[in-house]
Amino acid sequence: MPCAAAFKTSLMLSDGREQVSGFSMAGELLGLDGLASGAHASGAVALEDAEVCAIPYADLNQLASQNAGMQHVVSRLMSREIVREHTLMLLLGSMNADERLAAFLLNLSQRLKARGYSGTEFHLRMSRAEIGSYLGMKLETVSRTFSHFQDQRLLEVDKRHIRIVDMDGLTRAFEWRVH
Amino acid sequence: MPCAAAFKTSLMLSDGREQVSGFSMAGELLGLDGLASGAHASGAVALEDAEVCAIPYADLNQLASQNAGMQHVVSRLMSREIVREHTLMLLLGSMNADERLAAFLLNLSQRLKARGYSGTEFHLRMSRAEIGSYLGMKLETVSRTFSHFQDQRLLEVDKRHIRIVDMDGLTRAFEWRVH
DNA sequence: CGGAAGATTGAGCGTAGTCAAACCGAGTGG
DNA sequence: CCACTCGGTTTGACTACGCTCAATCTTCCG
Repeated sequence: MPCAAAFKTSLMLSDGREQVSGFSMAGELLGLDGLASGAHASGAVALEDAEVCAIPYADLNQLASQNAGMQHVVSRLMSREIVREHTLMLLLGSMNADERLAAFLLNLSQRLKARGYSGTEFHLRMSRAEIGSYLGMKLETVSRTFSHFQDQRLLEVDKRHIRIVDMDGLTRAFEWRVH
Repeated sequence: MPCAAAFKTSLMLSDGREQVSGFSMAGELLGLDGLASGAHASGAVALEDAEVCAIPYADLNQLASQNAGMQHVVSRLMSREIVREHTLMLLLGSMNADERLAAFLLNLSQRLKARGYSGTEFHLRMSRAEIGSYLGMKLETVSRTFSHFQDQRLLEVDKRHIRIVDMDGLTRAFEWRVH
């Protein structure tokens, strides 16, 4: 099955619980948060077999100092990461369960489409619990919301296999839009 | 009155609602998110009279490309912003109302103390609604939670004037879930 | 086969949201 | 000076959304 390599990045709490802070796909950069302190505040776990390309910070730094264009690229990537997290904050701060899951699926759909995969039919690489942690809700609520969308003929769901049958309806489920 | 200049940064939604994404104090840098797209995804509003020092992006870019140290400083600041937002995500994703407000007050206390102000008695420069937006709860809930803390002899609250009378108790309220 | 892990569904409950009323302080104008 | 408005805050009553606990089912695998 064709699939974009997937990682989850998460923040660990001292009692062992984790908060998933993002899911990344092929071509996306991880670990930018480590530049601040030298140590990474978050951890990344592959959700399936994946190829990774590690870039030591020292090398990156070296590269950037020699090349103004490269330095610009790094800035943009980090800045984009900040914007991405703003979206998640909006999601966690002011949306209900339906809107959260709709936003999650539409975002996933867009990113898959941009990479040449189907934007309407795909396989989730993460569990209900991980989705829930990411969206700030419990796994049972995630499951219920999937069923809810299925009842409304917005999706067809079979475990982790998802087919979006009414993209417009799903989009309407979260009509909020950042200016 | 001695006070650290305060800004709020927020994301606007098309229906007029806003999500506050942060409160900044003197010496903190704003607008890093603008580097990605050229346009800023968020807006900043002064909560009181303040002095600002604007740095055109072009200048910053110029400065960084000539000076490796400067470029490093910018990277670190942006990276720290990402870490800061991770904390907020944890807060929005996995804490209840009491824990959220406790975390907010303790954070504020620490930052004020670090700047030479009292860490136990201070004046809030933002409304209940703004605090609520930041913490992902309604203004009534913010107000109720303040009253709740007062009943527990953790705080003394008079409108926007706050005195922390039991710092340990407040810390415990915050770390209860996080351990 | 039996056990483990993930997903679904139901029942009941509790936290925080909604709606509404009252209060308070500051500013304005008759 | 007092009446009035206006924005912000507090509090109450009720509601509802999502959490908790629990049972069932499927899939996978030793």
